[in-house]
Amino acid sequence: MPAATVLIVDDEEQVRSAIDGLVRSAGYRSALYASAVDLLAKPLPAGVRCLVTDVRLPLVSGLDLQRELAKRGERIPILFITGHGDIPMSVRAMKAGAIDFLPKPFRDQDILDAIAGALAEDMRLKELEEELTSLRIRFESLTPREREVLEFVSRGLLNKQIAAELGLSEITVKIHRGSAMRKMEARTVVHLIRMMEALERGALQVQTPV
Amino acid sequence: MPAATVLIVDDEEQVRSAIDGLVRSAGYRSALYASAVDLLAKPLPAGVRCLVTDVRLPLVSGLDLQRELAKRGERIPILFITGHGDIPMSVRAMKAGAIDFLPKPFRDQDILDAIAGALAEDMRLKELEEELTSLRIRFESLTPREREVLEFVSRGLLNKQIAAELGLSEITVKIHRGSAMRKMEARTVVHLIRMMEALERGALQVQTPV
DNA sequence: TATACTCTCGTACGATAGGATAGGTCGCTT
DNA sequence: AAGCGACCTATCCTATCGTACGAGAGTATA
Repeated sequence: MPAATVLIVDDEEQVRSAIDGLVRSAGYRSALYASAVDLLAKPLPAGVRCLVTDVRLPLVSGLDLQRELAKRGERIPILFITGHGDIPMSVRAMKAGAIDFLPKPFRDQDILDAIAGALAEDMRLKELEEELTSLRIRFESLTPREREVLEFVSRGLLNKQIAAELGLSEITVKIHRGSAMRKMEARTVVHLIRMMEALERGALQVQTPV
Repeated sequence: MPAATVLIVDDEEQVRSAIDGLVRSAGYRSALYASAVDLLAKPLPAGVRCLVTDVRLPLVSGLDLQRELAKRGERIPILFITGHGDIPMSVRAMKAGAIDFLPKPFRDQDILDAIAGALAEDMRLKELEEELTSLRIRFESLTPREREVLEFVSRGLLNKQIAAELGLSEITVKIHRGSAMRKMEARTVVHLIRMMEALERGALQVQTPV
């Protein structure tokens, strides 16, 4: 497993290299960006990661960056730092899901603690996402009919009822249900229900951009 | 349904009455407290409600109050206002689940919007809580054995397996299972699973005090 | 054209679920 | 002592589930 990566966005070279040194000394890898645009230009590094950014940046602010990443579906824990921030700014960032918001000057340990927390959070969510992705892949492999049948199954309908609902014979429903269970690798109905709930919840748990 | 109540905590009489007037003009009921201790001394008003408090209070601060309410299991949306707050303070409050954090001076509309949001949130959570309470009451009405059996059922075990697990005959398991389903008012296994999941999740979704 | 996939339906069989009915033990309360 | 609730077990019966085996029809693709 590669080391965790800390993405650092700041328009001041001094700040970047200072945090860079701090982060490297803590054993993390780092990726430096002079602006939000730079960061958005290319795909983010893979693996466990978090983002440290100044709120006040030229052109595209840290908050704009947060919103843009959310819009792109890039889930990444964000840690804001700022020299001239105010309370409404911090509240807005936190509401949008920021991990922390540190006003300068801060102690080295403060930001390292926050980074450690952010990375731990990212790892936790990554595990959940992997689970969910695995589920989604399996769900995608279902035929439309199989998906339809599963929807009814997860609502607690009997095969007979599903058959009536879809205008099919009960046997056909059983067939679809059986092959769907195999494709989803669900041993029992209970297992299946949990999967379906995870799929539904996962789709809704997207971070709301503010 | 009685009107929503806004609890107002501030040590300055002027501030209290100002917000009180604002809140009343918006059609809400209000409850005024000169200190956090005052509020904690008696049970909170029932119904839909939210709390507006200054962060900086003598003896027990707004953040202390937030923590104390969480510790007591009193879930209530909190809206902080402050004249001399700083960013770390606001971040801490938001991390602990505050709805908003408004620095003075603020426009009347700002706080009214925040209050409306807080009350809407409280109403939403109250509905979920009612559902959960209803579930809990039914679950409490189960005998220990019935609860045990349901635990296994919700893990996807067959009656036969549950019987082996508990050292019972399969028939006995069926009996317990049946009466448990009746008491829980679950028509199908799927319905039951959803209930059990809600119970487990509900117990874990407590707001983490910071 | 041939192959593959999907959807459909049937019969048959074994396993499971769930209820009705009937019986018994144990411990606590009235 | 009697009653009650929790707990345990059994047999009988029915509905449902799950699968195996068999088979036809439509559609897309190589």
